[in-house]
Amino acid sequence: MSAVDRIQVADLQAKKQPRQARARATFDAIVEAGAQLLAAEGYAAVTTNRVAERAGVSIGSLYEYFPNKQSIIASALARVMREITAEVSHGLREALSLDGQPRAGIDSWMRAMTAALDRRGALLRVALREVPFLWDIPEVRGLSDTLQHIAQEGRRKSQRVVHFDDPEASTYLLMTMVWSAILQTVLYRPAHLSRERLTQTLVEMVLKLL
Amino acid sequence: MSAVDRIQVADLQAKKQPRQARARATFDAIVEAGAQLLAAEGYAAVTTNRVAERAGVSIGSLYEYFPNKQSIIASALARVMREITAEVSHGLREALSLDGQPRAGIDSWMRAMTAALDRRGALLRVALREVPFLWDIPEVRGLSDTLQHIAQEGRRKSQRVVHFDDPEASTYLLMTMVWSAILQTVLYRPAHLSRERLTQTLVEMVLKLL
DNA sequence: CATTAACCCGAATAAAAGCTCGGAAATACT
DNA sequence: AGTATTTCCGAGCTTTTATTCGGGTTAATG
Repeated sequence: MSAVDRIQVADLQAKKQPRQARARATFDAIVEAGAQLLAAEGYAAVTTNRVAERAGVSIGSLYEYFPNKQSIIASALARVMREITAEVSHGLREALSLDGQPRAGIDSWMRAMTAALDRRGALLRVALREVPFLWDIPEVRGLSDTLQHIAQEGRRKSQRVVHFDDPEASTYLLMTMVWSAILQTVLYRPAHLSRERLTQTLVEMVLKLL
Repeated sequence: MSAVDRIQVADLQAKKQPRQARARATFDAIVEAGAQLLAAEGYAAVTTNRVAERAGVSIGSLYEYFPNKQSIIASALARVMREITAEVSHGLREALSLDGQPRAGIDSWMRAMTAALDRRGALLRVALREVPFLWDIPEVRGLSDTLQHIAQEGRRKSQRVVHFDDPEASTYLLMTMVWSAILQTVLYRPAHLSRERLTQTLVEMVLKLL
């Protein structure tokens, strides 16, 4: 680990873009290997040599494209965050298309979020628990911001949403609570309660707050 | 870091109990130094030599009481969790004593939780984001379980709490959501919204769900 | 075909950090 | 006081791991 404490955002970016097709493959293989190792064995298990090995690439090639170990992990996580952002946004659009039926809309969106997170459970668990520079990755901050923007925009557009003293604060809290609850249940699997039950109940609760 | 991946719970416990008073002081100084370093500089900054140095103790003495680095951090975090558990439980008892007034009770308890977490914000931030074996620490699991027990017990005792299809699931979710929301706002400090506003709004939302 | 540029390789380097061990010093016990 | 036990010490061993670098290989270019 060492004195890798204060990390600059610049250090988290890839060093060089591949120009040829085979280089592109090398680059992708490295990112993919990093993601797999991280998800399967945790942050401490991600060493540059193991990443290179699993990617079927030499350690030298790895450093051709990435300035350091962190940038590999950051690239992998950035990719995942872009995917999740896309899926969640798409899920919202689909939910909004069910305009007349609030219950169906909420239900649809909750399930989209749950699915997006669940599909990447192992990786997210490690990322959230162990990666020290997680919140220095622009795409990670971006996802949080996106969620809040979506929520606040939804509030402004729809008159019927959230009638509390402070609309902005309550919208912030509602989004935070829903997102956290989903994350929590996806990552920590409560023993006695089925996920389906939890999803249904969550929908009920959200409806009651709107 | 090395191959410290699969950690046994036994490895997280102190090796030996101090018998003399000066030894007790040494032990405590080590735990305290670990906590301070962790909170101030993050997990990667906690090296055994630095802990010993900050504790004013030699590295040899450190290994007299702790079998490895993780056990120092685990001891520090276990202590904090016990403190938080105590404060939150105490806060609940105080809230319950305000029996007739649900709003005052909820408000009081929310504030107790917020205060308990806020006071240890820096340490908790690092613990939750960076400590790989956090959830292997019995006291950490204990806090989660305690919260759920408190919530479920409260539901059973009080008839007026949570009327949804599935009482157990909704109670689980409510507790999870509230705790997450407080943790989130304490750790991530949303820019535009004051903490006071958020607390008030959270109380309103909880009341609406009960 | 010649030349340049991009890409790939992996042994070796160097630094960091966890932990050991032999023995000295302080404290308790009788 | 004399002995046993507990505590403390810190230089150094060992292992791990990120990163470099000199040189070879493949692909683009003219």
